[in-house]
Amino acid sequence: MIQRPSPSISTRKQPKQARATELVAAILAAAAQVLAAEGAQRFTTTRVAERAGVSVGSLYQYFPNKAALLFRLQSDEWRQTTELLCGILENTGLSPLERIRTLVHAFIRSECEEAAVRGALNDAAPLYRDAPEAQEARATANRTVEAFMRETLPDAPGSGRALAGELIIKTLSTVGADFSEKERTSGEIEAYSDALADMFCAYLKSLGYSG
Amino acid sequence: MIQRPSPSISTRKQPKQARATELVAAILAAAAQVLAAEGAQRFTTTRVAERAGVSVGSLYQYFPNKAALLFRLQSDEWRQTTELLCGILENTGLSPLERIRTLVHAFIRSECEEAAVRGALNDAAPLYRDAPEAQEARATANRTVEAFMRETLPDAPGSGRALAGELIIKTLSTVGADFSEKERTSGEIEAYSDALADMFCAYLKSLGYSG
DNA sequence: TGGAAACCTGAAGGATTATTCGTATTTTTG
DNA sequence: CAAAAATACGAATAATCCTTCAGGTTTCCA
Repeated sequence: MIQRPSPSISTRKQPKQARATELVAAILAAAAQVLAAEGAQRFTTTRVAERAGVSVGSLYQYFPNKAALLFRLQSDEWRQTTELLCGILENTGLSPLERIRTLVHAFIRSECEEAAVRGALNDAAPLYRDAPEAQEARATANRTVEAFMRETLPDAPGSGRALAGELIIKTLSTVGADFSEKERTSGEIEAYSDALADMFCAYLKSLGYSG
Repeated sequence: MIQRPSPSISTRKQPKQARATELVAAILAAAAQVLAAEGAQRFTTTRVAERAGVSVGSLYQYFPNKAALLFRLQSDEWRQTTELLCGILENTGLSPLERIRTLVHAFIRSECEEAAVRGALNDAAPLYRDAPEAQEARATANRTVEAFMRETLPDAPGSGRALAGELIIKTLSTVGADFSEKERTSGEIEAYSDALADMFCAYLKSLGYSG
């Protein structure tokens, strides 16, 4: 405990930390597969462990319960999506309306990838939605939106601007989730994204934004 | 079997048919209560029967299984909503855009009533969504929308018009469902409905409708 | 190398639930 | 009124699932 020797390269099978993260990754991958293949209804810890090639007990060493596993999956998706959208919003080379259009297309495309996992995750939402972290995630998302709207509609009064931003982002996420529930061709995706972007842009213009 | 005696008024407790419909009504009411009070997760046939004051066995005499009970609840709500919206759409005293605005307000208000039941019903959707009747219900709804859009945007090409109609109706229903998940003040409801209607009207105008 | 710590295992416990079916009760019929 | 038919009852069935834990295995460190 007192002396910490220089960390020599272990000749044994696996270094400790690496194995742990590897296992977590395997479990998460298996969880996504089970979700996609069997649906939220048949998503069980046993099935996930089986698919990951570990025992249920091991699963419970890394996740306190089933809900935590599901929330982790959802959380990772949220992070991924947030990064995607923030990257677009921060691209000052495009006008705000152009950015919105780009953002809509990127988001819808993203929703349609792994649609099965996302849909099942949605079905399972009741199991993790009351977790304390969920509200923080929402708050973060809202702050991002409000910041963007402040830039897009600098003259609108705060309340109207916030409402418009909330409405647009809610529309995008809920309609996107619904749209991706069926399998879609890339043509359908483009057409739908364009229509959504048209609607948002028309709305923003009607609110006084002229760009 | 051959001779059917004149149906004299039974002096016994209840006429046969009336009792059946009464029981079904009691079960449906109890189901809604359980859904609202306990959530989709704890919605069980036993609890519903208990609350309705009948035995589980009786419940299974009127509904083949749990999913059928849930679908019946959802189906009744759909019918109710459809009637509400059709009544508004057919009111030729208002211009199409005014009708849309009225419709949005009515729909959001309606969604916010019994929000607990609707939310739980949504959570339980995986259990009944694959029922054969669900697709027919959707098809009917789409036909109504397409008819209205044909009137609102007589000049737009068919595909664009259909897409716009689909988008508006999907937005209304998904965003409305999300909005009603929290408890709302009537002020919030009005503001949100107005914003939604503004967005739809701006979109329709940008598509060439000038009303 | 040897013992301790960390990790893995998977059978079993403890709960919950949808649905059935033999019996009891009520209603109808003759 | 009595037998038959319909209905109601609810304990038992069969299935599923989350989670734990006693014991075996691997890794670590001196």
